Amino acid sequence: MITKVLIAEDHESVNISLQKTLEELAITDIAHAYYCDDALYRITQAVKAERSFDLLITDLSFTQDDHKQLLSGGTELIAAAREVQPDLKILVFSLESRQVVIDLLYNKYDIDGFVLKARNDVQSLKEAINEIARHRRYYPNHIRQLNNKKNAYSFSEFDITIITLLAQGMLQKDIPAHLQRNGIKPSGLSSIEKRLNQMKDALGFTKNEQLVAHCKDLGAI
Amino acid sequence: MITKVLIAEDHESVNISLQKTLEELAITDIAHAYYCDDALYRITQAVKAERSFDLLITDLSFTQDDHKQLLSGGTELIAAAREVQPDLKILVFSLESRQVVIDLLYNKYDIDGFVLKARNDVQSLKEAINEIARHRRYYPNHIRQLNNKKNAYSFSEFDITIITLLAQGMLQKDIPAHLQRNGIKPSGLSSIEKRLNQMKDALGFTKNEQLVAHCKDLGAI
DNA sequence: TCTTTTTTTATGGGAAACCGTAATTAGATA
DNA sequence: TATCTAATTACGGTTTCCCATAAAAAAAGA
Repeated sequence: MITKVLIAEDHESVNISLQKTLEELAITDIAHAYYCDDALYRITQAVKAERSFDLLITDLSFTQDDHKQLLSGGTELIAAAREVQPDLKILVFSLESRQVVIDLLYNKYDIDGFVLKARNDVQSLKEAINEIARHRRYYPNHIRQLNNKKNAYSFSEFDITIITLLAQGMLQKDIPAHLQRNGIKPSGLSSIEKRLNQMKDALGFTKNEQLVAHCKDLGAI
Repeated sequence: MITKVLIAEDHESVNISLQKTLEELAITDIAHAYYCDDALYRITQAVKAERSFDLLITDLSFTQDDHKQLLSGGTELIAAAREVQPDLKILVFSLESRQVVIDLLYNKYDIDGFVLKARNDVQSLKEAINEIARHRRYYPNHIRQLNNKKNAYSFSEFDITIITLLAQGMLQKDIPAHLQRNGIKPSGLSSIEKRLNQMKDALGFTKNEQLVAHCKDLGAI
């Protein structure tokens, strides 16, 4: 049963609809946060007071303004919230439509549901919340159809690390040292080369620049 | 005085808040459109019936789905609406934050107001509607401050061509031949290297991968 | 424990990219 | 046309990347 909900969403306009939607589901114990840091603070305080939230509904992207934030966005908020309260249900409500990004949320951050901001989003929200209340995950089918993955190569975290470093300007030959410093293995130069070759092979690419461009398109980096 | 308003917005969640906001301004004659074509149809019908709208509040980007549309988005809707009813007031409510795009709306399409979907958007909406009701334009100052371009390097067409080719996997050494085939000059390998170095220098980069990533972020390629 | 298999790392030769400099070409001017 | 200037191209040395192969280490199996 879901009775106490925290909404983390910077758009006032969306925030209002979320509140209304929850009320239509007879959920009245609602807190709002317009900043990620504030959201985390409320979660922490609620846990301390032993009045923790049942559900967090959060956006992914938050506009930056004068208020400097420790948490840069919804993804970081989710990770931090999971630390504080592992059993917190999390529903992401976002414009993000890229398959990889959404899958990462489910697989790495173990979210309970995702609703795309779109035409029927309010209806989807209600369905999602009802599913989550029954301790079931909500994964809308239409999201699967969004990205008909033709070149579906599934990047590992290691892959993304390498490509990110390249995209940041690190020389290939300097990557092994960096990986060792961060305790990532394998870290040998040959392993990096091998991985890069496998990725390029799978995608029919020949150059690292293509990998960077492709990952940017996917939103993987 | 604004009494009759059409909302063109595909997100149900936003639509609801807009309705609520209008009601708080004592505007109750509200119509909704979830598609651009439908919005234009309603405007046209209202004009014919001599019960035209006072104000159109519209988003810019509309998600495509099965319903094929003639109008591809808010900008086209605005242009078409102006044809049908030149005196219609138009308020754009969008996530678009690029200065050039917003200015184009004011200058070319002569919109009456623009409100960015953001933290205080509901408050801004009310201000905007009040201003427009007094036949004044609403141009929020903070939009001017949005794009403090720090790394504003202005890419030439030649720059973009080179980076695009790299991002497509062409070897640097093969680019001269390609440029010659397409009648682009300069085409010498040294000229390409020089250009790449200038770009990297200006942006503080060291590798081509960074250029590709940066241009992807900008949407330049 | 000892093999077998797999993964990771090391090495060296060749290709591409990088970088400074020199030669060439194109354009402008008198 | 001759001269000057600026832009483009060519060239050579060095670094980095690429790729095949071998060595070493780790994991799995008997």
